[in-house]
Amino acid sequence: MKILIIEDEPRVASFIKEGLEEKNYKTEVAYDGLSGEKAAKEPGIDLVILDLVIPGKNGIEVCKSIKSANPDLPVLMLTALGTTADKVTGFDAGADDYLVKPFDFPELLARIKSLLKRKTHTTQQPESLKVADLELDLLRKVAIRGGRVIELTAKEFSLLEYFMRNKGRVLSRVDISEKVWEITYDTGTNVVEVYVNILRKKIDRDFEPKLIHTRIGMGYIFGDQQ
Amino acid sequence: MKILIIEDEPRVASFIKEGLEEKNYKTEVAYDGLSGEKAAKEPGIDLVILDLVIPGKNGIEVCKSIKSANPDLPVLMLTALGTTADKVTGFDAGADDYLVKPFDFPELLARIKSLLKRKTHTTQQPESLKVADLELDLLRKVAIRGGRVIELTAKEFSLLEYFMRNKGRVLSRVDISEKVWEITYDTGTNVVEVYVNILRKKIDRDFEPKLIHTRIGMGYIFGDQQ
DNA sequence: CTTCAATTATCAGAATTTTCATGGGGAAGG
DNA sequence: CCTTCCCCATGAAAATTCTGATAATTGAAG
Repeated sequence: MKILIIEDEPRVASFIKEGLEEKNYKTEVAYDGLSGEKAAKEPGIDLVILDLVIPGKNGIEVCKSIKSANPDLPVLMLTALGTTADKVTGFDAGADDYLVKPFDFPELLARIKSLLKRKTHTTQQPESLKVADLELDLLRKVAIRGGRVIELTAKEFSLLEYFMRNKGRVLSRVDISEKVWEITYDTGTNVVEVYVNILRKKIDRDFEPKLIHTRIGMGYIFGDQQ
Repeated sequence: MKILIIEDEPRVASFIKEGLEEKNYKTEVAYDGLSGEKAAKEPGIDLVILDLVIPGKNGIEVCKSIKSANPDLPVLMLTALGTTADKVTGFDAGADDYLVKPFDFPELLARIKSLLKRKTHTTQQPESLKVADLELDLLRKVAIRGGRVIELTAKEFSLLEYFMRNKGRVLSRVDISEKVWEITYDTGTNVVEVYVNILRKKIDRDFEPKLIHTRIGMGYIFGDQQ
């Protein structure tokens, strides 16, 4: 779990940073609004701790920007201003929680845990995806099945990830080519079939149960049932 | 949106209740732990405001019980105890947020909005159609009746979906062939009859009540009555 | 109550569509 | 220059969809 801290006061920033790293969270620090906003849009960030008063760009603005780009990324607002009006403004900007300085570190930690728990519980963005006995390592970009590591090319990985994130529902060729190839599907190509075929050889050929199923006239469905 | 308030102090309870109702939330109040726990398990509750100190059963216990029965139901803890230790305990019990008395109503409202927004954002409605004991899973593209999964081809699915979306009204062959086959009905074909026949074998043959009914000279009507 | 025409149900293949599997050419990157 | 990856093209195989013929049912008239 990686947490981005957007805070201009070095003492506060390092206080949080060290406390979190002691609890085995990865951290990243940004000292102003613009660089923080940019950092928040990088992949791999699981939560943002955002000070309301920072140089460069207002914390409220940064929060709105983060939330419009990625609504599922939890933002915990942090500020010395403790009046109700400020809190309401913070929530309206999309913040998921609000903490007033000075605060005790255990409370910060508890609120972070709550936000992350909710996140993994609802929008599950783990480091790997699992379906039946197949695991897709999102960091190493490889698949693992039956104890064997299966290397994947970029397109193969992308297709398998799309399948696994949408297990249990029929995906049409149009869906697949739009999401994985970002093309408008025209009947003149059969890339989807070719790559499904390649994936089958890699992850289904030597294993049971089969995970990629054809639904003729509809598309494909991924999963261990049926 | 309906909010359950578990709070023993009548003044606080009615203060929250009236404030929320002014904002067009429906409310329900329970004055002790046991009745609150029971009320939280009724369907229709979207959020619980839970006082930590209540008679009958400890707030922490009630919270754990609610969360084990329905992890997606947001719980906002409310208490006069403002120490960090208490907050951590509350979060550990599964509370999604924590507010210390005395509080300003706008802040409570802001926190409630935040929790509800998250809920509606994540809990997506399952896409399926139901008529009598027949269910059509629009994601998996299969029918389910009497606990049995019934596989369908593309045309069969399309026809059944059209029937189910228009249950209780007579559909002529012209309607059906235009919507399902996207052809202008000419009397030289009997595809509709053929496919109705196939569907009947799959979803009606082994079950009661019958759902596909012929209206001679008019077309077909779908539903459990007549 | 029977007969008859119109309508609907059923069935077996034929026709069509859809999918699988494979080889090869071109582009990208070391 | 060589390897890897991506996509197109092709034909075979499989499944679905449709046709056309025949059987069954319905409703009305005799």
